Amino acid sequence: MPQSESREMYLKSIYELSGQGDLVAVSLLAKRLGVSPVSATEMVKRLEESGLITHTPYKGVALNEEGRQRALIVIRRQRLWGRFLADVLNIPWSEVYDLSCRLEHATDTTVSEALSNYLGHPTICPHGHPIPEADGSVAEIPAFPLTEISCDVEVEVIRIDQPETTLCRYLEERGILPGVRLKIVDEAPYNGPYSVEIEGKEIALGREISARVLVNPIDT
Amino acid sequence: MPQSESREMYLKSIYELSGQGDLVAVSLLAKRLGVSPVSATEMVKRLEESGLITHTPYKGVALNEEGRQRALIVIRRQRLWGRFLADVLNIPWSEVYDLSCRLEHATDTTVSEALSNYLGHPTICPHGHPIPEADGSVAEIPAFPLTEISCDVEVEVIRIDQPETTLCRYLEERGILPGVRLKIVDEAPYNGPYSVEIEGKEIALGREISARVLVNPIDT
DNA sequence: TTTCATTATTAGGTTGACCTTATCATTTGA
DNA sequence: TCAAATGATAAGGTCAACCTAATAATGAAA
Repeated sequence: MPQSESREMYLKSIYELSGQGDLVAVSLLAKRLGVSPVSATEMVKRLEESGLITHTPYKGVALNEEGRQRALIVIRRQRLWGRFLADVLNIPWSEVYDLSCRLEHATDTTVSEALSNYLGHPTICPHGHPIPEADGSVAEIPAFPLTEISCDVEVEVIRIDQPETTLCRYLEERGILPGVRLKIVDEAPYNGPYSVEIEGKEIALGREISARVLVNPIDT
Repeated sequence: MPQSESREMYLKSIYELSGQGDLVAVSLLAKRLGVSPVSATEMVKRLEESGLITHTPYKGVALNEEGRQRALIVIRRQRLWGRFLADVLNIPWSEVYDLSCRLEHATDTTVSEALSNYLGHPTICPHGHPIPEADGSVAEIPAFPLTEISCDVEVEVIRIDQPETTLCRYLEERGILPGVRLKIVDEAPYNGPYSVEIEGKEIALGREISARVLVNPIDT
């Protein structure tokens, strides 16, 4: 059964939004995909009819096993392309995600497996996300949104959530990439920005952005 | 103006079918794309409204300058991907065309130029077709269908016309690839197959297939 | 020149993926 | 507990790209 590009995007988004298997609100899905809630509901119905997801009204949707496998295949392809674009074609880090998102739908198993092989079977994408294995297993790396970290705790950037170009251009300019170390030194009141110390410099970082920077405290 | 995948396929097909600028019959276009003549006519109308082609009723369609440029961009992308799949990922020669045809529509200039650069700006694709330059120029290599060659003339295979997987699998098995030398040794009557001598072996090759093997006599 | 095959056009239909507007159902929090 | 916010459903519409069936126009060849 070939998935349309649209269906693939829904499956991928549900996976990405569901964290450790929570239900995903249809409205959230709609927002992520930039469609109206009604459209998302329609598609949810279709995907449910195809046996890929389950929809619990007023609660949300969840992938079932088949849907999860399909989502992981799409994600694997995107992240492999991400590595290729970044490492082989030297395309700027901030643009990789959006570009790989287009390629993922035009790729079949022959190509993605040859690509993985060529790249030496990488395990994480340029934005710090694990690349699912061909057999559908994933090693999720635990990490916390920067918003959940206290002042003066030194952390390492693990990954960027939903690393689309606009966000990444901003982060790239400020040197916030996976592997980098930083520390919140001050927290403005009324949901104001954080002051973050990175590579000796101090920068301001808004809450919304900080929530998409996933980090882990450094154990010394 | 972003072209849909479908529009890109029409432009590409018109280019490929028009040889040295002949008009392309809408019915031929429909056959190539596997759609009904009515559907092809509809799309032709739309493309004409967009100012990409001109349609002379009862004669055929032709790309205008803008349409030609767009077609060449698509073809460039496909052939670059073709080289990548064949040379870098080592995907079987016969499968390259169909796979690259999917990737071509998911590629923007950033990626295609980085790819060309990475590949060292190749000038021909794995099936022997020239890769149009980024500026829209093409060096068409003259060649003749094998059907137009007389018996006992030694020729070199230059390229395969419309090298989709089914055809290429057949040719690959028989060693008929660009660069290979062969000779028609016998021609069965009533449009029967040719007997072709290749690498010491003799094989039978039907007319329809032979018409898609483009060759040049070897001048000794 | 007339007939026949090809080509074009018209009408009407389908499907997927969207949309808005409106109404109905449920959950949640004040 | 009850009203407001959120979520679901229904009705009706758009658009691109396809389809079939039927009819009209043209060109090529006998």
